[in-house]
Amino acid sequence: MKKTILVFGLLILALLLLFQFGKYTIISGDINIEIVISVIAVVFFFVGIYINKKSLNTQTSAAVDIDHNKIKDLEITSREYEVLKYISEGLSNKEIGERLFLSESTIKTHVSNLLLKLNAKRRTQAIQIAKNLNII
Amino acid sequence: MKKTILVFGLLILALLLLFQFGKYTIISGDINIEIVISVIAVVFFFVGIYINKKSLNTQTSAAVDIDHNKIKDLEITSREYEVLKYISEGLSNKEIGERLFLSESTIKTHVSNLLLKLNAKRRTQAIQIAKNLNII
DNA sequence: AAGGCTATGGTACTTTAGTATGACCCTCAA
DNA sequence: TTGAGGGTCATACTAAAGTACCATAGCCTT
Repeated sequence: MKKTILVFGLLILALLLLFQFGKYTIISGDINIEIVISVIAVVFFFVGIYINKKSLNTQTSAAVDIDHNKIKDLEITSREYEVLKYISEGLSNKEIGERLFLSESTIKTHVSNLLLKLNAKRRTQAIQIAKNLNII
Repeated sequence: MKKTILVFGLLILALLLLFQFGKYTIISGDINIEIVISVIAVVFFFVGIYINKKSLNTQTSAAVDIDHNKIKDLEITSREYEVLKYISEGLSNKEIGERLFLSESTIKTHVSNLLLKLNAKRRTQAIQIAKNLNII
């Protein structure tokens, strides 16, 4: 945010300088008008590119955000969702249990429920389905 | 491609018109120089945004393209790669075998080799690693 | 307070996945 | 032609994954 304000401040400054420079050179007749206009055009062309790139970057980085409504629709509980995340990271049931301080049995129960809710036969298929639904 | 040429043609035309317009108005003294410069600045600002958006769009749509060099580096063969794709779609070894008209044993061999080459312990982990490497 | 839901786990079982090893065939380059 | 690499397949095994069923406990809600 602070950066944006700084950039805009500098921009306005540059614009004012250009005005003054434009007036001066034209009145004194040192440089012809085409060059001044060209410089301004090029500068603002790149300013446009820069501004646009910044706004698009922040947009694309958070582009595929999670569809929380879909998670609720599927009646996936928070515990199950945690397990789903770990599955998509390639962990085994035992490893997930260790990370959540739960027994492997409990993870198996959660996984079984997840597969039912996601209508998947295997955990690999669950990953694929979950990604298509934008819930992971 | 044709569109790009058209756009650039129109741009050059617009630029020339601006030059003429700029010279005329300044000589005749109808409009002051600030307004001319402002118009040019604004126009090229938006031209910059437009051009940038176009180039970024074509880039982001094909953004995550497959890193074929990485596949070669890892010495993943074409058959193994086919299997990898099916794994990421959530198929079982038996199902992959059916799709490729191979026995389950062969798929198991390919999967084992894949896990070694991708340095994964499980097929789910292989999916995760492969996605991070941009090879699927 | 009773019933429903979630979370937790255990046992017992079946099914997949994965490893190890060996074998055969084919192709292509040295 | 010989050897390396890729592809195919089998057997035998261990390890995960997944299913089914049951049980307990802690919640909210009615």
